[in-house]
Amino acid sequence: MKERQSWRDVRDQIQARLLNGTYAMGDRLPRDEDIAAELGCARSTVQRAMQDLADAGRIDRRRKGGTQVKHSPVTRATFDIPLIRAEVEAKGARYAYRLLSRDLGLPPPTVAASMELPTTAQALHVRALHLADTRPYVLEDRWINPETVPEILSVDLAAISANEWLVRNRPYSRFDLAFCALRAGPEEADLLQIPVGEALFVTDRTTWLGAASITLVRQIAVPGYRIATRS
Amino acid sequence: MKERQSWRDVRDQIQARLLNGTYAMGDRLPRDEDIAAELGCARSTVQRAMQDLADAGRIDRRRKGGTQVKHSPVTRATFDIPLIRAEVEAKGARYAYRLLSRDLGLPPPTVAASMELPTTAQALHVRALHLADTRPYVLEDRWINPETVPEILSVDLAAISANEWLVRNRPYSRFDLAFCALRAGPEEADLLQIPVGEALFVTDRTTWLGAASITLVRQIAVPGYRIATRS
DNA sequence: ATTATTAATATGTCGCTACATAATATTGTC
DNA sequence: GACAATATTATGTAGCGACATATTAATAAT
Repeated sequence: MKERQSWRDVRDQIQARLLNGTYAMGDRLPRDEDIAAELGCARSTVQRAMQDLADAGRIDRRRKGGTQVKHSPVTRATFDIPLIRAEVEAKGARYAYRLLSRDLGLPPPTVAASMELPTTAQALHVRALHLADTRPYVLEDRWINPETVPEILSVDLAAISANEWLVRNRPYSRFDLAFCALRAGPEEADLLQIPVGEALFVTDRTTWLGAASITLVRQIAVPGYRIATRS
Repeated sequence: MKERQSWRDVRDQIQARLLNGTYAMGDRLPRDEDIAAELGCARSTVQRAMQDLADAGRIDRRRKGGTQVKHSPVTRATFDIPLIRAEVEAKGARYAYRLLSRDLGLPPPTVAASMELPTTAQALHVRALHLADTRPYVLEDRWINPETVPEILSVDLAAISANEWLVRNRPYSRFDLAFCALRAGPEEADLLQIPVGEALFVTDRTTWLGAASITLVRQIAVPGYRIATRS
């Protein structure tokens, strides 16, 4: 028998009880101190285990309120989304980047709203293509807030993708991300060299530095693109 | 001036240094003990802060090896994917479920492989439609491993969706999840009541209980479906 | 019976000690 | 110089005490 219970041992035992119905949805769990006594470990060990389960979305924790099994279960999935260049190179393909257009102008109202820009504020509009072994891979449509990154105005975006420059020079503190599907119209079809009407996987991402938006980008991947949870 | 630094204070200071380039990609950070001395707190406080940054994918931690800023930055995004019923009801719509078909049979080789089933093993094949305000919302195609959940064979899947039954009666210990886009063929178009050729958002999920697969499901959402990170 | 106030409580956190362990550096041997 | 063995080290962890705090329960006042 083990000398001491590790926090992972404790977590696994709690999880087993969640799985076998000992603790059912909505149930209140025993106090940390009681679980510690039962399992023969310290309260801090139980707390570390519970932190992990809470981070995984299985339980809710409240001071004085105690621990409760979540009522409405969700699947909490984590994705690691790499730089497109890293993704392409990880496939064993050669990465290339092509700037399609770059101009300073008023973003559409929906973009301005998402980036929390004043309606009169200009942003840098950059459209580009990422290629894998000379074939189009991801088409990107991006708006960059020059208030947050004024230096971007003097970057040669023909030589380096905006994303790579931003990651290197102006990392974000938080981001919003969404996925959806898009039917390829004539423009997407032309740029990605695919038939009109194909189903395309879309990633919309807005990054922030504190309360200020940095960039809003829509990335449209070629047909067949697939993103999976990290394992 | 604050009496004591909290672990969140410490984390925010480290993150600020990650953002402003004090600690650049690939850099090795000072030892936890040195950071603790500098910031006037305990080593365990620094460790708690670092745990958070590591969980967020910003740094790599190794015993003796020290702490390093990740070389290849990724966007680590977490999604909470609710039960379809909860999602529909959260939209203020009325949820309904319709069983389309149910039979026990040999799954296709790709499904058997993904579920790590022997090639001769049968699985329960269930196809169903989830509706929002009587309109099709999500079409699902599911295989269930009767070895892992023999009880499923006696469940009336016309009355309750397989997913809801499984979540209630046989929760999983881990899962694999992937997203992609699909062009609507005649079957999807017919069942979802949309034109052929629409772009559809697809969620593929396999759940596991230990080493045994529970279910593999493909969920195809109506055009316009969008999933976003939790905020 | 209702509302306000106060008390109690279960989790959250900080710091500390001691020990564990994975990884790296140094030393010894051939 | 290469390899093995050993030492060192920076992070990881268990436990403990003390205190903080958000929440719930009990009590007091009306």
